[in-house]
Amino acid sequence: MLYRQVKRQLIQDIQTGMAAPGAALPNEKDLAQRFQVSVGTVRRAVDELVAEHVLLRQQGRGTFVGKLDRERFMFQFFKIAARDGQSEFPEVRLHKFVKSRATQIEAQALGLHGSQWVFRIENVLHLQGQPVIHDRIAIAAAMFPGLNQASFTARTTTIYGHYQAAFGITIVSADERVRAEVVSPDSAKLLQLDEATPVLRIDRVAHTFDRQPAEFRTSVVDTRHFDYVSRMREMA
Amino acid sequence: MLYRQVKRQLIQDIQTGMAAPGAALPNEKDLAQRFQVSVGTVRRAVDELVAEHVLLRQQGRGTFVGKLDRERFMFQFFKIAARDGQSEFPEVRLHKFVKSRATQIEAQALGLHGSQWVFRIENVLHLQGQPVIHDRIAIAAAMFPGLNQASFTARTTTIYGHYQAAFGITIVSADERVRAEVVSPDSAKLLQLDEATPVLRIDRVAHTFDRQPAEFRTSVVDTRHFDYVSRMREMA
DNA sequence: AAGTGGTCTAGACCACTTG
DNA sequence: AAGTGGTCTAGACCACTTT
Repeated sequence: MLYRQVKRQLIQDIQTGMAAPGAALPNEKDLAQRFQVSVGTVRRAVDELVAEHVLLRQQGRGTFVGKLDRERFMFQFFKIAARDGQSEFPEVRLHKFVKSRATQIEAQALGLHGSQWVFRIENVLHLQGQPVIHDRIAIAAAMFPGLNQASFTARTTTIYGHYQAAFGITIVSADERVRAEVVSPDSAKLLQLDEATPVLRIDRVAHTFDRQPAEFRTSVVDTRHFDYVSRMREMA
Repeated sequence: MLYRQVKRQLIQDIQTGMAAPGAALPNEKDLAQRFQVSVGTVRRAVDELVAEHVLLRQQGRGTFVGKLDRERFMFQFFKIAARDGQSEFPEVRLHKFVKSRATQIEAQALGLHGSQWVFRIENVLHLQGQPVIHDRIAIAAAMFPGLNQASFTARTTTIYGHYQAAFGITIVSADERVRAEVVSPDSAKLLQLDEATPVLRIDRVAHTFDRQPAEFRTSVVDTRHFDYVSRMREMA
């Protein structure tokens, strides 16, 4: 399991900022020498990180640390698509930004002990000019020190890209639970829906490396014109 | 891309029945000799098929053709779990079995030209003793020659296991589109729901090798006590 | 031309299962 | 003890990108 140790090391390089998002890694021969293993072993470690979209290889150019930009967010974490299959980057409008105590549900989802402080952020996402998704995000304040509404709003990338660029937290996976509900009054207002409309509700826990929970998000989706799409391939 | 050709060959062995579900493959050295490649190349081909759950490796024992039994169906294709996370194999009750002309939607989903014959099967799935899921399945009659209600009902495995054992069709992946709807009258009756209840509707196209569509299924789920769970990991 | 990743080979040695 | 898959090595050669 030598390659596992190499993988660990590479992850650590990313977490400590030694390898920044977008930057190139040393070439495989150099990495092999640094870790005192063969190139094949380095390749195996990198193979897995590429499969997880943490690293990105380009033949002839090099290997790069993956950035959580729009492209990657869209195909890895954004699963809402128009009925005809068209997928479009949503326009995000901030609706609320507060710091408060975690509810029991949030604390459990985020793996917090007791009632820690959390940032609670609400967004309305527009697709094709219409409000379609109402997001409620909760993240542990201790994990994102110094986050505030101004810097959050001023970000030039995705929310996950901001976690990564500003706090060194890379989201690599997420678990979701989906169900149908009658829309709540506040979501109905934001999504301009009638009271009794059925909506999709998605509870997502997003993780950084080692399955550590980093964000808890509940999304309410108006699925009159959009679907939640899921591809079942390998399911590792 | 030598290993791709090896992979193709192995898939063909499964499709032609030369390698039957549950049976052992020749060992890697023999396969390498048969294909005139190195063991490493065989391993790479097998690696991918193992990741796709088509093959199953057991150290010290051998490599086996994957069977679509309950265990595999549950963790790869059955995504409905109780609110508390418990996952349970559903009790399946046949509700309807007919042969008729494909609708336009079915024909498109199954990649049929014109209005071919399809088997249309409806099931009600029970969890914890309660009816929770109403499935409507459509499969091309030409792809499942000789299928009839008696043999379908008499199967001793999962539906996908039956496709595999009786017709040599292995389901390897599926695409799903999920949305919230008001329950239809017929589903409401089968699931014992009130008229205006919101339910989850899942449209699934299941594929065999090479992304060839083999089954189109619409599931209506009562999500008062159960969720649709999705894990976002690698997303190849 | 030089440097990068991509594929394939050949073989050593280890871990596990079976008889 | 024999046979299987699992890991690691060392190196050849190819495909692609950059200078």
